[in-house]
Amino acid sequence: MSNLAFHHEVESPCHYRRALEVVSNKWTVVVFYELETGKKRYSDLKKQVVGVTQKMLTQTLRQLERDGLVARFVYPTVPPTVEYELTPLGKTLMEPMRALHQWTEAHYDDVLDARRAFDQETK
Amino acid sequence: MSNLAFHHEVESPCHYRRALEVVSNKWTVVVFYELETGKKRYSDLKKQVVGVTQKMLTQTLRQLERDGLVARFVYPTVPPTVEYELTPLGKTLMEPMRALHQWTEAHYDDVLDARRAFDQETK
DNA sequence: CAGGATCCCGGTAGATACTG
DNA sequence: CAGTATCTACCGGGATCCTG
Repeated sequence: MSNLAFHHEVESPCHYRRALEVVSNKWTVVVFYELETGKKRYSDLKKQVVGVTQKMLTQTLRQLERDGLVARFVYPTVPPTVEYELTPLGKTLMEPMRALHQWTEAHYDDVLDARRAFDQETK
Repeated sequence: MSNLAFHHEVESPCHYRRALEVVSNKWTVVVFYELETGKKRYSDLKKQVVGVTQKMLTQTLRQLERDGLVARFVYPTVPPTVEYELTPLGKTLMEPMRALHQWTEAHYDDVLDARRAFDQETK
């Protein structure tokens, strides 16, 4: 179980970071958005989330499950079928996530411009 | 300058993660919220942001500056005085950040409960 | 099919010491 | 005061191999 010892295992002293601790791992957001459209199988997630390894996908899903944001359904078939779905709690996170996403759509180019300008100056 | 090679140096293939790349470093959010109340000196930030080292504070501020979210003001005094302030672009990020923060206030206990329950089951 | 178990690398964060 | 420089430890993340 020591694989669950992610970097946010310990509760943050500053509550401003708590939401980010829930969400800020590399694959969490992508998986999260993938589940927004409904219940999905492990293999489908693996296909949709380009570049993710089995290890990281599993680890990410476990963490989301542990945090109560995602529910895991195992069906006793052969071969096994496992599906994942956002919980009601998980769905409440969609709104703030969308707010962040909209900010990105609106301002990410500004960030990129700022980076270029900064790198130009300090070169 | 190779210290600026943070993990989000390379543009993410998935735009859902971009906003988080801007914000999801360990100290970024804390510093950001600290600057919400106005322009502050380096030493004051150092005091307010409990646990941060000079290295990480400087690194975080540089990154925020590079992304155009924070402005840096150097005054030619002895000893030197440096102040940091949110830019207009930086201020536009406050709204989505606040949304995340409110989610935390409302639901973080649920997350903690879910974790306890999960750890209980899988023990 | 859906993972578990290992091995390994690179980078981030921390500690410490030094400086204009 | 506001950093820079260096060294080190740790761990996230990838690759690979194995399994009920």
